[in-house]
Amino acid sequence: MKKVNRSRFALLGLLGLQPMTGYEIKGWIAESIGYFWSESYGQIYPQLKKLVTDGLARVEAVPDEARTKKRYHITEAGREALETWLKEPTPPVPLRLEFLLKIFFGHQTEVAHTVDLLRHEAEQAQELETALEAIQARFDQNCDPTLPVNQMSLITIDYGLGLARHTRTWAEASLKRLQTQTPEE
Amino acid sequence: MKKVNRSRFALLGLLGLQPMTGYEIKGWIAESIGYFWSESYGQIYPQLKKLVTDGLARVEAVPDEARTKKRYHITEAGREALETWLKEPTPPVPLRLEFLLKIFFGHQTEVAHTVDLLRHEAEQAQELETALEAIQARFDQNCDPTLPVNQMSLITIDYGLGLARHTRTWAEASLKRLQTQTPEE
DNA sequence: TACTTCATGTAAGATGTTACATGATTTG
DNA sequence: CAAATCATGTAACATCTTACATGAAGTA
Repeated sequence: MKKVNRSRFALLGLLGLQPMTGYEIKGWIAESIGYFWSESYGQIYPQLKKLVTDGLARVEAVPDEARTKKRYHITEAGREALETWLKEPTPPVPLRLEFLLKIFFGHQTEVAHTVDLLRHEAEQAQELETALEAIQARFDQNCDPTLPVNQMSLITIDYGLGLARHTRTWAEASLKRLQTQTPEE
Repeated sequence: MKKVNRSRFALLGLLGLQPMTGYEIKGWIAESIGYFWSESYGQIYPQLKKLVTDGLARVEAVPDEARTKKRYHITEAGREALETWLKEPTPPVPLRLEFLLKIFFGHQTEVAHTVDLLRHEAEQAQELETALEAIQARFDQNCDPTLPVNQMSLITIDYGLGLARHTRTWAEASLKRLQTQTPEE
């Protein structure tokens, strides 16, 4: 079972949407899929080079007053590699949810700490929820939901939104559960 | 912002429950928190050694017919380190959900592939759901839910179960959404 | 006899982040 | 004038998995 580089395909998929520079890729990720995917420059720039040497992308030099930007384009071979990856069933990714670990071990310290933890999780989830609701609303107003591009975006937003809501309601319910057992907050 | 080793605290937390050998730790994780945490031997054995040199655990040699097992115990310093970690708010872990990435890029290939992907996710979620329901039922029948240990276990199971249900219902709903747009399966 | 479980470990390599360097331009 | 944004990159480091080695004991 060989290891596949996931950054590689994230970049390839983005280049499949439109040609971009490394810097633009970073911004794009933050704005569109940041709630379920992240990349650092330490991955982006070396991987882009590698995509070029592997023939999956090509560079276009874009003169831009005193500097020259590098815009990357996906190649035909790149599209094929992307398709192959898209067709493969996704291997289950082992999760490592640190906050659950802390809760699981919570009885080894004062309840108050676990309570704080859960409150923190509820707040974070609430923030994400609000942010995703705004994004969803924008999609609903401005975009044709039958277009495949938008359809896929809406589906992934749906996932993120449901996850955030689940996390929030779970944290709130768990707080109550802990507090009925331990009256003083 | 220094990086903290998460394996380290996972091991420490387990040793806080009871003394264990490296091999037992691996099994314990698989049986109790495998649905949200994983460790490989490549992490476990070297980290256990490191815990000992750092004074957070100690080894007990357990003669066991022709072999000698190494059972690790948490130390007082270990308990303190664990407490400190449990008190710290958990830094947000950037997710990297590969299956969402594939769906997000889904419009760059035939819909059939995305449909397959969603079906696959729904199945996997269903399996996890069934497994966690069984575990939850066992807890409900045999354990005192007011004991902090069980309370925390039930809370984490709750999270996993909700996540699995969310993933399944989301995948099913998304399938329908895709299929109304594309009548032929 | 061959496979599985118990049991401990290491080496290689992949994956990934953080911190830094560099320098132009724009905005407050 | 300072800070933020644009833009590209690298080096060091941390983290983690996979594959392998070793060997005993039990089981099919």
